[in-house]
Order: sequence, then structure tokens, then C-alpha cells
Amino acid sequence: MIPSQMLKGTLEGCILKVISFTETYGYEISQQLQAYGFVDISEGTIYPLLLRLEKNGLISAQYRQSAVGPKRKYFSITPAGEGELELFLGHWQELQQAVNKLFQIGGQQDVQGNEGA
Amino acid sequence: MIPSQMLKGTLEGCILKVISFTETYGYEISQQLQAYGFVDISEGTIYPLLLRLEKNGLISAQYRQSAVGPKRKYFSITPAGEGELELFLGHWQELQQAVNKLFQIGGQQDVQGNEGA
DNA sequence: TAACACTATGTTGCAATGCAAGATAGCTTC
DNA sequence: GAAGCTATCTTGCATTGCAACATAGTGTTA
Repeated sequence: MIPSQMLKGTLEGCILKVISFTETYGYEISQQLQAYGFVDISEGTIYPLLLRLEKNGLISAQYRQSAVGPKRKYFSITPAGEGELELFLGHWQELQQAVNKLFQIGGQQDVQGNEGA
Repeated sequence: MIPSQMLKGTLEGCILKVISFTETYGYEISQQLQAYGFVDISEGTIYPLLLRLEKNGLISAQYRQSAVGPKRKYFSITPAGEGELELFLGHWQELQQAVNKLFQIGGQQDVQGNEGA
């Protein structure tokens, strides 16, 4: 399991990325993260983080009814969030390069760039 | 520059790695880190971290005179530190896999394994 | 009706850690 | 003796993940 300290700073970007795929809500995000390899991300982590992202204008929210339980709070990414996501990706690659160079782990890999005209 | 939050948890492992190469001291470590791409790691970060590693028995220290300034505190890695380093590497790869899968960044790369019989 | 389980969100308080700012001190040069 | 580089350490703070707990809707079972 990834230590909590190591998640600091990256989890926010990852949740932003999940939301960027498609509108979704907290409970589902926690299950998505599991599928990507982030196991045991507590809801005491996710909900405050979502509130912070919303407060900072990186995502926007709207409540919707659910047939199987209480209403859900759906989030979608804002233009500011998209910008933040690009910044995050740059920082992540910077970190990856530095650590992998130090540990002599495989060459730096390319990103599937989406910023083409 | 890598955001400080993103360094949490990884910086410790990286400093441990630098020390594992060869005995060294704080001031030099900060310069080494620069060379690897960790820019602007403050000494207010490094020295407390070194003290913590020492206190936890992951590194050991001895003071030595220097010809060009005040005495230096040289650190070397302990067996416990080597073990911690392996743990760290595992966690780092776990994180890398999860984030890169999410961001669809290049395939998972191999490590130059040193754990061979 | 009551109890339980699953879905779904939120709050409080804590722990870990990077960092700015400042203090201390040896050595060299001017 | 002042300035600047080398070298270490301390204090207090901000950020953030997380455990624990609280709340509430829906469905099932007894």
C-alpha cells in the first residue's frame, strides 16, 4: 500500500484527472481509484479534498437524485481545473525524472500528448 | 520546481539513496540533489530529515574536520537503512504505476534489480 | 416495526513532513 | 573586523492524508 505521505500532492491531481474523464461523485471516485491501484483511500480523505477543489474553483458540483441511495454530489472539471491538471502533470514528470535518475530506473518515457493543435 | 507537497515521503527515500552511494554530509547532499533535478531543497528541510533518519537508525553519523570550513557530519547508511530503501523503492513503483496508468503515461518500466542471489 | 446493510456525504482533530527564517560557528580574503 | 563561503541546527508554520465519528436515504429481512 502506498504510504499516505507519498500520496500528498499527487492524490489531488489524480482525483482531478478522474473527474476530467467524466462527471462523477465522491463515492464512485474512491472505487475508481482502487481500480487504478490506489488502495484504501479513505473517504475522510476524499471528501475534504473534493471540497477543497470545489472551493478553489477547479471543479464544480451539482446534486442529483439516485435510485439506490441518498442523493449524489456530481463533480465536473472547470477550465481552471484543466489548467491545474496540466501543471500537475508537468510537476509529476519532473519528480519522476529526478527520482528515477537517482534510482537508475528505466529511461524517461514519453507522454501521450493531447495538446496538439 | 517540484511542489513541496509532492516531495513528502519521497524526499526521505531519495536522501537515503544518495547516502547509500557513499558516505556524505548534509551540505553536499543538498548539492547532489540539485544535480538530480531536485532544485531548491532548503537546508531547513535536509537537516531535520537527516536527524530523523539518524534517530530512526537508518543512517549513522560521525563528525570529521574539514580543511575549508567547520567540521562536517558524515552519514552512512545502516543495514536497517538498506532495508528501508528497498521498501521505499517498492512503494515508489507502486505509486508510479498507479499514477501513470491513470494518466496513460508510457508502459511500466523495469528496475535494475539488485536483489539477485 | 425494528434491525441491519449498503449507499453517500460531511466534520473534527491529529500526525507527518517540507520549509522559511533565523541562530551559531569555522575558515579565508580583503 | 567585515564580508562571504562553508556547515549545522532550531523554531514555528502550512499543507494534507486519515481515523473516527455523525448523519441520512434506500432496501431487505424478520
